[in-house]
Amino acid sequence: MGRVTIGDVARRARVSPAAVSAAFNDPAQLSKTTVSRILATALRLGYAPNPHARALLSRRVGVLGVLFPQAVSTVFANPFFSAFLEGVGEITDERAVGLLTVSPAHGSLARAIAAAPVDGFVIVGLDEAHDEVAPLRRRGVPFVIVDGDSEVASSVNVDDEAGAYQAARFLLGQGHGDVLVLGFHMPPADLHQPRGVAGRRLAGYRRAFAEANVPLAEDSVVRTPVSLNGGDEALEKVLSRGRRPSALLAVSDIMALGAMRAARRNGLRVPEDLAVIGFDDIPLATASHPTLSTVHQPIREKGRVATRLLLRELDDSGPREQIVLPTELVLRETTSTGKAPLRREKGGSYRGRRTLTRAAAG
Amino acid sequence: MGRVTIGDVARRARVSPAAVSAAFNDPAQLSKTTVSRILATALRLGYAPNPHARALLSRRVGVLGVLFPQAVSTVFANPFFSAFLEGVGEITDERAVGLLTVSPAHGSLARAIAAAPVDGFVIVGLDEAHDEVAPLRRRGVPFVIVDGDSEVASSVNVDDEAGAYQAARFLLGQGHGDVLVLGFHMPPADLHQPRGVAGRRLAGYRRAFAEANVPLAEDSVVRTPVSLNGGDEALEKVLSRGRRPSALLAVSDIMALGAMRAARRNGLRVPEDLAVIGFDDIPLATASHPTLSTVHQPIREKGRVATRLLLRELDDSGPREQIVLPTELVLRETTSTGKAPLRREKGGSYRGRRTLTRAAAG
DNA sequence: TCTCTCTCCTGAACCGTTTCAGGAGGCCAA
DNA sequence: TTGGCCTCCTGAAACGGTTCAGGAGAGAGA
Repeated sequence: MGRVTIGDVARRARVSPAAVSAAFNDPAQLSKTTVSRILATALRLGYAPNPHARALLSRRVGVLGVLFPQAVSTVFANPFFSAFLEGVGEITDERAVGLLTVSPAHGSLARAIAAAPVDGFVIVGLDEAHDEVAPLRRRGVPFVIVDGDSEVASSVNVDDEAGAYQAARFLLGQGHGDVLVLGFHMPPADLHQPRGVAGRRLAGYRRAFAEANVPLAEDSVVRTPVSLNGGDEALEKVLSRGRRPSALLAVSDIMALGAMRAARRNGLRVPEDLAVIGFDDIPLATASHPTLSTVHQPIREKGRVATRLLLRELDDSGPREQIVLPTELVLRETTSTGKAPLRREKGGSYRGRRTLTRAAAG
Repeated sequence: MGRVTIGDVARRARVSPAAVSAAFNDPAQLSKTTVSRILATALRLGYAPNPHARALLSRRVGVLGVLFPQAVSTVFANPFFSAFLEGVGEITDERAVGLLTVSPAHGSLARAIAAAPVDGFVIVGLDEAHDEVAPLRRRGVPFVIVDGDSEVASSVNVDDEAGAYQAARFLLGQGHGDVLVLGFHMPPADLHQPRGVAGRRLAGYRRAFAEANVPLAEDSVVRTPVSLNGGDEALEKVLSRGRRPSALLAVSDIMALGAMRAARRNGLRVPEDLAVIGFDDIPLATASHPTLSTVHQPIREKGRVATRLLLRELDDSGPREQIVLPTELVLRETTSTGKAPLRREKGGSYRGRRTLTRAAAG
């Protein structure tokens, strides 16, 4: 026995399938008694409209896809993404739409994209021009780019360069000579690409070093996965080679926290022996001990803004926007040496959520 | 101009739609030249089969739903769920299926369930008999229960009671007289229900107190949301009333970490002034300082097992199972007073992943 | 009584695929 | 030349809803 369909309900309620459909979607066009008879019958039979059939005709499933270029398991291991999804979730909850995480299926992002039953995508960490993203435009699937470049599509970024610059400048201003930089581990092909989050953050650090006339040696930049263990192992390796940096810049908080674990294990006190500045300001940055100095970016806000832009595009209401949110250096305990007073420095330029930077024709 | 459909490709390649379908799904039944002509045409037009249409007929969409009784934004704020989803993601990645988080839509879980374009559900924190869950069985939608009771469906639980018991017993054995318990905040209706994770953990604590002949006063059990702030505020409030517990049992690590933040702010040293034991053993438990003693449960494994059980059910391969995974008290720095040696105690009984506890007919 | 209007409902087309029986044509053996 | 068997392809019927033009019947007004 198959699932109960609209036809079953119609038969039992002695009406046409069209009437059943109407009872659910536009009860006004039916008499009250008929509607209640139909609904009662539907309830009794346990009928629920088939989402696929409904989507086929209406071209709406009520699901938003969040696209990551990494495996799902990697995504959820990263508190940054959790916080981002938290922001996305605030809006999808509000609008009662579903949230589908889309990741490469057996290595193929294209396949995963094609198979995803969604109305549109929030794309994280890929540029609009990326090979997997471009086909979406041709197919007319709406999307919003987060942490990536875009010309036509709406996008949300933060001012990574400025934030990184502030962080490095602060440490150099404290007189640190040997600063270790923990960068994103990435495929060799992308290593020297200046664009993207990784490139922008490193560029910010480099600008500060250049300005301070401090050389940043190639072996002072260690690339490592974005995880506790990534940061832990990276610092462990450096220490095991006998090097004793006095400060550490990490392109992500979770790396920084991992490195602090390694520091502690090796008898280094933070911040006395090793000053640390992370990036992102994940919720944990205030829960760690010592609390983590970091470059704040509005992660949840980013998720909210991106999702609102996508929904707006789905509704054809409002223009596309390229938005850049601000970053801000937040000094906490991992940089307080007693000498330097706690302070906050504005990093990025806030062009504002409502600021239309470049609008594109639909 | 609408999206490009199978008909467009067929026309341009001078074949029938059926041939295009075959080219994608069963190329063997077509000649090589025809297949390559069709695929080339499809590529040129940017054709991708419509997931809804495909799902309608094949009754498979390639998406698994993970159902939470809480808002999406709440879910992602909780590292426990992140770790669980990490486990789920390992399997869905492997099998190239999508992952849809399903949460109450405008307060109605039933509506969210009905609208979700998925092949089956992993249901977290709800019993099989729950009003929103029961209809799924009638509709023939496969599901697996996690952290909830089930008679017929497959389920995955951990031995909460035993883990909680071990934790409380350890603290009482250390001679702590004033132990504060941080429990789950929940709707009043569920408050005294003995079942469910919350009930089982509290029951474990209570058993240890009873055994040690130490009374557990009603105002020693504070119910608070599962979050850093929840734990922080709960302890803050207790301290502000002038009470100075010497030990703290939290039903979740994230609460425990929040409480430690409050303790530090109030000048209490952990573990010297306040011993702390959490629950779950989230990844952060080893990254906090001091590192968190806690009741370990295999969170990722739980996600993996549940997902495998669901996929197995979708494939009609293998029986249903009710699985209980073990818990284990893990002592780290938040309980080490110097007097007590570090040690590990087995908590739950491991009935094993492959152990068939109760099998139910399909 | 006839016509008009309004309410309530139905029939049929359609959304974009997949599936499957079967047709067209070529080739080979008898 | 006929029959049979392949290979390669097509036509049409699903899948389970929604939509929309229009029909039936009741009531009102002339």
